[in-house]
Amino acid sequence: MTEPSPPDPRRAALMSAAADLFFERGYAATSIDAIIDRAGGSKRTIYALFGSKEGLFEALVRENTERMFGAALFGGEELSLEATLRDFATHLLELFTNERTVGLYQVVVAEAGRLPELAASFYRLGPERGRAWIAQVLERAAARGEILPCEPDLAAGQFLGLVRSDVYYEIVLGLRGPLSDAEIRHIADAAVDTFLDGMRPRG
Amino acid sequence: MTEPSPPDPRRAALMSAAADLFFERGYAATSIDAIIDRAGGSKRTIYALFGSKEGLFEALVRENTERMFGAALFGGEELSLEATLRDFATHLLELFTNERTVGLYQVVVAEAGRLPELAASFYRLGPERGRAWIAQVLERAAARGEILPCEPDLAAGQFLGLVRSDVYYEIVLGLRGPLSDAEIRHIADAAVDTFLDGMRPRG
DNA sequence: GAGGTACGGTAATGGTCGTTACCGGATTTG
DNA sequence: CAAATCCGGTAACGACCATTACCGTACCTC
Repeated sequence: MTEPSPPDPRRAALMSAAADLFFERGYAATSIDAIIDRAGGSKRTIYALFGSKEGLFEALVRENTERMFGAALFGGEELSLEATLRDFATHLLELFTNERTVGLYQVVVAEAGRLPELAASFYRLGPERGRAWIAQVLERAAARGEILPCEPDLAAGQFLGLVRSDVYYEIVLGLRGPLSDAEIRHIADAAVDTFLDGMRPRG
Repeated sequence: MTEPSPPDPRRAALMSAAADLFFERGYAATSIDAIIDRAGGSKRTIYALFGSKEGLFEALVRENTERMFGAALFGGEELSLEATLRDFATHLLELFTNERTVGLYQVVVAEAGRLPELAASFYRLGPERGRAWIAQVLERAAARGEILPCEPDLAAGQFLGLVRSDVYYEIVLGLRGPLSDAEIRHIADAAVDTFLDGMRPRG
């Protein structure tokens, strides 16, 4: 799909400018002229490299998804279950609440109706990898008896939701800025505690 | 804010057509002409009633948010904690995975950058009411010793995330259609079980 | 050093769309 | 019944914008 193209500075500048604008203002509100004003170069270059505005947008989404989510987040060697979950929750929150990642998600949601395959490939290249990994982690933990038997995929989805909690919902709506490290740690720890032990008093 | 206007069939027809189009195709991709084609009437009526395309959009979002989320979902008299949570989870999933609600959310997210106050009022009039109610329920349960002491707001956010889990994320991206009643029950029950007791074996 | 190619800048084209103006008929009002 | 108001339909206006064409220059090749 992506040829191992030699690094092209014009292409990189376009991508960077396009990311700034598309992620901040959305697809429709971003004009080709605005991208050129920011990146320099000329429109011919965009059409030579990407064919159309939509082509640029799709390339942008795909490459950013891979770059953001590909960063070796998922699948390190396993520590204890609890430590693994804590690690994952922290990294997940860092990633998901990052301004760029939020912008990417917002614009993919906004265009999901018009470009369903793009939304699907975003999910597959991005969030689904984390989900699949956690499902595996949980499945192995269940086999070892460290957690109750469960449907690993359902449980993984629960854990993701628990970590994102309502904070992510607010962030996506633009109601909260990015989280501090302390907030991230607090939410991640609370999520792992609840996921493993629940809120009901033991014993 | 909203005068108790007498029911105006032209206004209602416009609202309904606008909802179909805005929620399905988004703000920019919906033209005034398309709304008129579907609703009948003339553009003059839109500009007389709403002033502009954006005015129509804002009225649409506000009224639909109130209508969808106002439906006495939150705050019924309390059963047992567990039954209350199960009820709430089921209703929340029914509401959030409903096609209309998803469309509303998508378009609010898409325009959140351009219309931040609209996104804020959507959250306040809608999801926040459920969150505040659950926080109260949890606070009382903690006072009774039925659950561990907790920060009620944090715990409420966790519960919401746990119920939405990853399924909602997928639905918002358009990757899944609405859920069947059986799926809703399954996910809601699993969420309550995990929230109360966690995944770790007891004893 | 000559010829050609690549590229940035700018203008032109064609279409869409929000908004406003105009027209004719229907309905209401005195 | 006459006058005025309302409203649907259509056209006009102006702006924006994706896309393409054109032009001049700089660099690269031979």
